[in-house]
This record gives sequence, structure tokens and C-alpha cells, in this order.
Amino acid sequence: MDVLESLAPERSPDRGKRPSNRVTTICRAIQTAIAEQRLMPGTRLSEDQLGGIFGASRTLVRAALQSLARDGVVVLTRNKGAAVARPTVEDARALFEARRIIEAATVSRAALRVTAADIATLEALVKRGRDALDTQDRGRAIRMSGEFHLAIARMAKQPVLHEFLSELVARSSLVIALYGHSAHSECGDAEHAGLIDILRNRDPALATATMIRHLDHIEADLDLVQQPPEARPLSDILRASSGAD
Amino acid sequence: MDVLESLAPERSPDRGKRPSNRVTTICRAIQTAIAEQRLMPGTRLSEDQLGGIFGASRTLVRAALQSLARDGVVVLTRNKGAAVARPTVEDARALFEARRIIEAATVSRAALRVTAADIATLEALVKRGRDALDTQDRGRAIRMSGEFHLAIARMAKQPVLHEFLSELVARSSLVIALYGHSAHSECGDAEHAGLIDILRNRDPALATATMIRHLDHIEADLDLVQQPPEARPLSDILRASSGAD
DNA sequence: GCGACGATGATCGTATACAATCCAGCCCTC
DNA sequence: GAGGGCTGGATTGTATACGATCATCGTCGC
Repeated sequence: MDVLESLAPERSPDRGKRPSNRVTTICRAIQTAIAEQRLMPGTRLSEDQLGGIFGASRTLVRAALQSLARDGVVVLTRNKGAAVARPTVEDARALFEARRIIEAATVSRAALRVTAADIATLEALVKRGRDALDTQDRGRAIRMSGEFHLAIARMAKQPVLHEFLSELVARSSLVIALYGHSAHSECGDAEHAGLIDILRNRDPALATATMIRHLDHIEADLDLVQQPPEARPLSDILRASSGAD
Repeated sequence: MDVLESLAPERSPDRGKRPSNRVTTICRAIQTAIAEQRLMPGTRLSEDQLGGIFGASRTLVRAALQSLARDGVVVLTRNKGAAVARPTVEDARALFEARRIIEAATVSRAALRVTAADIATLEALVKRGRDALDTQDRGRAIRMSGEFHLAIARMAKQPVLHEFLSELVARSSLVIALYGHSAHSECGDAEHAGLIDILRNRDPALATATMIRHLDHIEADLDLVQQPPEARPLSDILRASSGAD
């Protein structure tokens, strides 16, 4: 918890979306729900409904949805409203290609600058992911895996790439939700642990190669052919996430 | 013009910001003005003022500003409103580092897939940039240069990277406005022409190396130490840009 | 004369109201 | 019975209203 505390509240140098904390709260709640796959792709997100859930007017909900749409995790259809995005197979491939390019760079730089505290942070994240798996909390495990990648980007001290990657990680959850054959997609605990060792040795080249292979594995584990039915009710799926990290 | 026509209207597979065309119009007008450096960093963007200029209510203007803030070209300060961003020196360095990483990838892929039509498009862009320079229209020349880079990303058929790059190009205009010693920053006509030749020969490795050097040159041409005073009136700076391409 | 304090204006944050659009179900017609 | 058109409800698009916050400027006291 303490380790996570330092990274959960900030989702980058906070980016250019200062406008009120409430819309940020809504964004984060939805984003977390998506990352943990409690909100499945295709789920309709009615403005009124969300407003009721969060006790906010449509104005704020709209702002949140637009922000999420900008991140690519929500799609807005004119006069039809918002829905959790359903990435296509091509989207998925492009997404992982982009991740390989960006993460090759972040992990390489991270390897050059990593500190003992950073290593501890990463280890804690892996442990949390393992714990989540042990308790059958697959959604949480997936989120921890994403946080692991983001933590590396943060250590690279490259805010631009970190920001981009956070978008990509968010969309990855959707891809995994749609195409992962639930077994163990994206829960490469062992590979993450291996990456930590490499980082500890400050070996940028090996780190890069390993990261690319790791992402290849995740992508290969996907079943890029079919997608599940529709979605679930939505209503109370969100609440449980806000503060509970 | 005809060549440009095909790429100007779309700024990626249109991304998740369907919400009305009017806010898109406002976004594009402001973004173009920034790209052409008619709107200088630090310029205050009052919601009422913009609403008056575009004949829209604050609701739409706010949506546009939030979107631009998400792109990093505008900063929102709570209770103080929006202003054109003023990237710091560190921002500038991180920006170009990210551009090197992303554009190394896009130009490499573009080199593998480029068509004759693509080459023509690129040549037209260079020509337009040169024309703009000849007529002392520095702002337009800078925009054309950005369009050149974006066109390459589009040819790479990697929508994700294209989208990221369009953010980075937009921010680059700000950096150049702040730190470019007006001489000839970012107007590497010759280098762009050279890149076209390399692309025509489909040489990914050389294209990558050349692109990185090109970006290095742009960055090196900057005067990363000082920034200009404040800004200009704003009011009628925007109008002149919308349709006029 | 100078600094601190309070009023005033401008600007943003949020909520709500109204208009436009779309979807679904029903009824009518063939 | 099937198809098409229509109407009602729901949802979003946009505008406006009101409250909160901040900056500025004038005034008052020292």
C-alpha cells in the first residue's frame, strides 16, 4: 500500500487537465474499473446514469467522458452516447506495436537511472499482482501488471512517453478483456521478475530485448479472432473502486 | 492544394472525439493558429472571448479547451482560465527525445510501405513550405514542416503513433516559438527533400538515421535558455485560419 | 507617502433548462 | 401476417443562470 501510494494518486506530472478534481475522480473511477475489467468493452455509459452514481451533474460526467474518449478507452457516438471502447483486431496489433516501440525506449532509459527505491517499488508491484492472482482477483492482477509497466516508464524520467504509455496500458486492458483467453494473459509475473533483475544490473540492451519479448508474449497469448458478447448492467460496478486501491 | 486536401481534413482516424463538429472546428482553428505561431505561448484564452469569436457558448469553448489541454498545447489553471502553454526547457528536451523515438519508428515503417502517391504528397508539402518561406510566411512554413512529419507517420500506417506524433508536433510549434532564434528553425527544407529521396529508395535504416539527425538539428537550432515576453491581443488572430488552407 | 484591507469586476465551476436527435414499439395498411 | 410509417420516450447537444473564486483597484489608516 505504502509503495503504491506514491504512484497511484499521480497519473503523470498531472497533465493539462486541471479542471476540477471531481471530473478527475470520475475519470479515475471509470478508468480503474476498465483496467480491472469490471467494465467490459461495449458497456454503454449513460451520462445520467453516471451522474447519479457519482452524485454529479451531466456537465462533469460529460467532461470525464470526453477525457476518456481522448484516451481511447471510451467511444463517443453522436446522439448515442458513450460506451467502453471495443478495440478491433487491427487496433490491438497497432497498440502492441506502439507499446514495443515506446517501452523499448522507456525500459532502456530506466535501466540507466534506476535506484534501489525503484527496484523496491517494482518488486512490491509484482508481489501485489501475485497476491491478487492468489486470491482469484484477476482484474486487480491485470491492473498491477499495467502499473508495473507504467512504473518503469516513470523511472525513465520521460514524462511524454509515460503519458503516452498510460494511454496504451489503459487500452491494453480492453484488448485483453476482449481477446485474452482468460488463462494467464498479461500476468507475466515471472517475466516481470526477470525484468527487475535486469534493471538491477543496469543492462539497457538486455532490458530492451527482454521487454520486447515480454510484449510479444502478451500479444501472442491473445486470441485475435473473436470477441465476447456484450456487457453487464454497469450501475454499481463502479463504486467499489474509487478509494479502494 | 489537391494533395493537401486529402490530409488536412483528417487529423488521424478521427480519434475518440466525436462530440459535435463545432468544438472540433474551434479546436482546429486554435491549433492551426498555434501551429502557425499567430497565437504565441502564454496568450490568455478567455472562454467568453473565444465564445464571442466563434459564435458559440462557453460550453463548446470549454470542451475545445479541455481537448487542447489534453494535447498539451493549452494549460488550464483552476479559476484562472486557459492559456497557450509555455513549455519549459525540460519539456522541450523531453519532447524532442520522444519525437526521435517515435519518428524513428514511423519513418522506418513508412520507408517500407511508401507509394508513388505518398512521395508526391511529401514533395507537395515541401514545395508549399518553400513557397511560404519565399513569401515571408514563416508561420505557414512551420506548419507545413509539421505536416510533412505527420504525413510520414500516416504513411507508416500506424494510427497510434500518428496520433501521438500529432500531439508532439503541435507542442513543437510552441517550443520553436519560444526558443527558436527566428532564423530558420525547423524549416529544414533540404533535409526534408533528402528524406524524400531516401524514402523513395525504401531504405529504412538510412531513413531512421536521417530522421534522427534531422530532429537533432532542429533541437540544436533552438536557444534553450530564454523565452520571449508575453503575447498579443488575440481577438482577431484566430478567424483568418479556419478554412483558409 | 506607503502599506494593508475591503469592495468590485471579471472569470471560471457547476447545475439546470430547453431543443434536437435517435431508437423502439405500436398501429395502420396492404 | 408482414412491412412501413408514426408517435412517444429516452438520451444527448447546446445554451444559459447562478455561485464561487481570484485579481484589481480604491480607500483608509498609520
